[in-house]
Amino acid sequence: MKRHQTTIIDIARELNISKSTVSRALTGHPNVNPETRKAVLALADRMDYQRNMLALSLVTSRSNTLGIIVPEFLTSFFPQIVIGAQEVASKAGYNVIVSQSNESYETEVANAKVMLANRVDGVMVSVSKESRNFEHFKIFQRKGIPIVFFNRVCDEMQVPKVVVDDYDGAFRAVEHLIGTGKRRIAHLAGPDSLSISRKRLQGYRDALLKHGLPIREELIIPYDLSTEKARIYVKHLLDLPEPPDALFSINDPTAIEAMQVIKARGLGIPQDIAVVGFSNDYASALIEPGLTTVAQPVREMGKTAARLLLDQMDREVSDWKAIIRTLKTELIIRGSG
Amino acid sequence: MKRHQTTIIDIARELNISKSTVSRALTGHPNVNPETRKAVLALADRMDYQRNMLALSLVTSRSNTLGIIVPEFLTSFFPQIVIGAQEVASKAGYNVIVSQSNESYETEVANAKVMLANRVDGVMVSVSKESRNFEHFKIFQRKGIPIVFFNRVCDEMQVPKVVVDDYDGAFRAVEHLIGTGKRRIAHLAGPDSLSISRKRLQGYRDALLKHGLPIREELIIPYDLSTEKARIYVKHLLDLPEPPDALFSINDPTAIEAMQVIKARGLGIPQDIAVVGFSNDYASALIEPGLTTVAQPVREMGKTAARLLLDQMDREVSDWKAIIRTLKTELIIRGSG
DNA sequence: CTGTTAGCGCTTTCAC
DNA sequence: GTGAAAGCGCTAACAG
Repeated sequence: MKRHQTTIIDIARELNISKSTVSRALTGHPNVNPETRKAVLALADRMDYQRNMLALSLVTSRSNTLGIIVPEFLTSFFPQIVIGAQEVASKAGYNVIVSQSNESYETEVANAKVMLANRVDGVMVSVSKESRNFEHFKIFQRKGIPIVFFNRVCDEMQVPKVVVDDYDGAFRAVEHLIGTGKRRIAHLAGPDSLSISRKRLQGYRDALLKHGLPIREELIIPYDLSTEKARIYVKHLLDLPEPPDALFSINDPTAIEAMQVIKARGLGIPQDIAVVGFSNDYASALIEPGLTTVAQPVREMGKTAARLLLDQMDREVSDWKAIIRTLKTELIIRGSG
Repeated sequence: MKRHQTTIIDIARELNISKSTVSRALTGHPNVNPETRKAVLALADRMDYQRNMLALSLVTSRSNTLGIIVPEFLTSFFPQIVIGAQEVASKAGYNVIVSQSNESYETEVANAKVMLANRVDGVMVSVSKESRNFEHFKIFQRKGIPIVFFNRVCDEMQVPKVVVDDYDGAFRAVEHLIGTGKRRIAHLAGPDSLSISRKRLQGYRDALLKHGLPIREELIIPYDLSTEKARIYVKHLLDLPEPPDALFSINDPTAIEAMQVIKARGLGIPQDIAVVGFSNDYASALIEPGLTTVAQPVREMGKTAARLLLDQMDREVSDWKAIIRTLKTELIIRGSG
């Protein structure tokens, strides 16, 4: 079958008028005879007419589409970001196209190309844990397509960013642990390539420092954010001659994984080992004991990033400000620490 | 700034050749002088050239894009569907555009229009819990654009569908509860508009029937899938003069919610009340006790739906088969029932 | 092997 | 108030 979609030409022919008039009627142009407009609208509806955005984009050279590039889709974090961003975007008349890189640098590069090829009007991204080269994102900058980073940002690019106060969140989390009497606090840290890793680590260090506790390098374990590795390192920590009495994890999934390991060993949480996470994932309130964690305003972050993007879009490139919006975290104290 | 993206014309001009030649070189057409091709490719790279898919789509009248319409993005279910679908799609050279309706019929209609306007080559959908009218999806059928439903399907449309064996899953779940000695088994059911609700309910009924247990209508509670309502109804069940000794929930989030309520009452799970869910969400293995649940092959479902879509795409409309692919579920027995 | 031409569906001057 | 014509970036015959 010929998959012919109805076009303004079909409508024009049917009504014996020109396609320009149809176009004007459809887009709400003032100079159209009300009669004509009514007829056009009615027929368009009857023929299931849908304006071809691809053609529109071609002539206006704007696609009315925002791109979102995220590293994964397994935790509730990024889907929630998408919800927030979509809300803002659609209110402004924009569509959203999402792609996830599965934490793979290769895929991330491919995704960026797809966004470019589809002529998104702007793109918001959180980088994969593998990414150390950011050429594929600099292309956007060169082309004058607004880009904003959120959560996992790219330090070397001077563009708007949305983050939470990772340093402060970590600092307060660790300070809280110290306040409950913990002294040997371990930290499962993220890969050094991610700035969130570095900032949370710094918060951890400074909290210990402030309270006169020694920083024991053997208790600081950077890993690749995979739950398998997390499991291994937690076991390693427990096997230490002097095991930690608390564990601050860079994220909730790992903290939860750690709790499983600790419970399996028959150790008590938080008496033997307290556990604190970061993000306040959906599952964190459900497990036993509840996970103490640093909550991030996730949906708000998605909204903010989208707004920042829309802001940049109407500006001259030269006006772009490398604004950094820092959202506040909140320490949620539950049973685990 | 003029946001001029480099086009094949720019390249052609620079190289003093025609744009057709550039086009051919870029797309790998055989009839191109190797020298010329090399020059084109090199320059294209240097100029950050990205083929304009919008223009391409316009001429080929295919966008190489699949649409996915889902009702929500809060549980891990739909994001995982997206992961699966994206994997299949991108292997076949297709992009994916996702939109979530937030369980709102209005938004779902709007999303369908967007897909249409963006000329997706096919669309896979799971309907919102509010949807009773499916005109917005029938448009796809009329236009000859492949559509496949998954999970929450539309019964009145003769198109391919991917589901799990809801009836069987529910049946076995309830039979399992009966096997553990439970006799007053309540069912938190979904809205009657969704076929998954009806099928799971039927599985529940038939299991009771088979084992000679009475079907007590007061223990069957259809609700709107919101956790707030779930909470209210669970309390109501517990307050019954003869409360149930087991609860089979249409999904995991509700089952988990129910467990919270039950625990808060100081009742034992599963001794006083056993709980069984449906889906095997991420959190279900983490809570205490672990939730017994009917696992669905989620990612597989996403892949299957995408494959079905690609299949239909090369066919004549008349060839479409209203295939129903039924994937198998697996009862995962944990501590809750 | 390469250039020319037409056209995908739409908006937008520019006339009338 | 309406039509004719140009053009967005690209591919696909059709000639050479």
